[in-house]
Amino acid sequence: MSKNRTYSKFAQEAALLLGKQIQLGRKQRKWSEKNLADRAGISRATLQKIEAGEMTPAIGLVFEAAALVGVNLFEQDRIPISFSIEQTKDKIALLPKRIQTKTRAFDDDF
Amino acid sequence: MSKNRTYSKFAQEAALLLGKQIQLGRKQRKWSEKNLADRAGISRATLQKIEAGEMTPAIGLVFEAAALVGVNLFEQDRIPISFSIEQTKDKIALLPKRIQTKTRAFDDDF
DNA sequence: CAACAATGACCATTTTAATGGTCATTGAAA
DNA sequence: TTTCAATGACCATTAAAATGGTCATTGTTG
Repeated sequence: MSKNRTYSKFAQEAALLLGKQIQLGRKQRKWSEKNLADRAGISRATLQKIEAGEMTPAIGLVFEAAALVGVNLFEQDRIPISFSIEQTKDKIALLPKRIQTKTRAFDDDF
Repeated sequence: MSKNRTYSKFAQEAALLLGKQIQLGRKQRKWSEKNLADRAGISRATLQKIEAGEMTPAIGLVFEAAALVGVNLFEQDRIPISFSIEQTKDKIALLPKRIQTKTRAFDDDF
C-alpha cells in the first residue's frame, strides 16, 4: 500500500526548479548524466529523478548534485552559509525551548 | 553494508540551514514538532531529522515542511517560481540536447 | 512546586528509495 | 549517412528511509 502523499504546489515547484537548475548547470559544463552521477556517487536513475524534480530523492543527494554543478542554493553570494546558520540558531535561542499548547487556545497569529 | 557517503561542505551546510530555518519558522508559529509533523503528514522522527539537517530525508518531505512554516526557498519574493522554471527550461533548450564526450578530449572550461 | 506536554533519543518493522542492470531511441560528430 | 554515446524508460533486487511506537528528561504553565 502506497502512502499516496500530497504536496503543496510550492514544494513541488521548488523541487522542479531545483532539478531544472541542476540540469542546466550540468549541460553548461558539458557533463553527461553518467558523468555527473559518477561525480555525485549516485546512479543515473537517481539523477534522472532529481532533474525531473521528483519528491522522493534524498535531500543530500539533490544538494550534492546541485553543489557539483554550481547551483547556489539560498541565492546568497554575499554571506557565507555558515553565518546564516548561526544567525538562525540565534533567533531560535530567543524563543522558548518548548511550545506549550495546553490552555493556550489559539495564538497562531504571530 | 552502508554506503558511507560523503557530502560536500556546501551541501551539508545548505541542508542544515534549511533545517534550522524550518525549526525557526515552526517555533515562531508556536507549533510543536508533533503539530508540524501532522500537518506535513510525516512522523515526528522524520521531522526531527529534517530540522537536524540530516541528508537522508526525501526532498519532498523537507520542502513540504518548509512550505508549511513559510520558509521561502530560492529567496525569491519577486518572481513566481513557475516563471523561473520556464526561464530555466528555456535556457536548457538553447543548449545541445545531448552531450557528446567522444573525441572531444577536454572542454570542461566553459 | 506539581503536572504534563514537548523534546530527545532509541528501536523493530514496514515501506520506499537507490541501485545497477537492460533495451530502444535519438542526436551529434566523423 | 553512419556510428555510437546520451538519453528515456523500465524492472528486480538490495539498501535505507519512514513509521509508530516507547521511555526518560525537561521546560512551561497553572
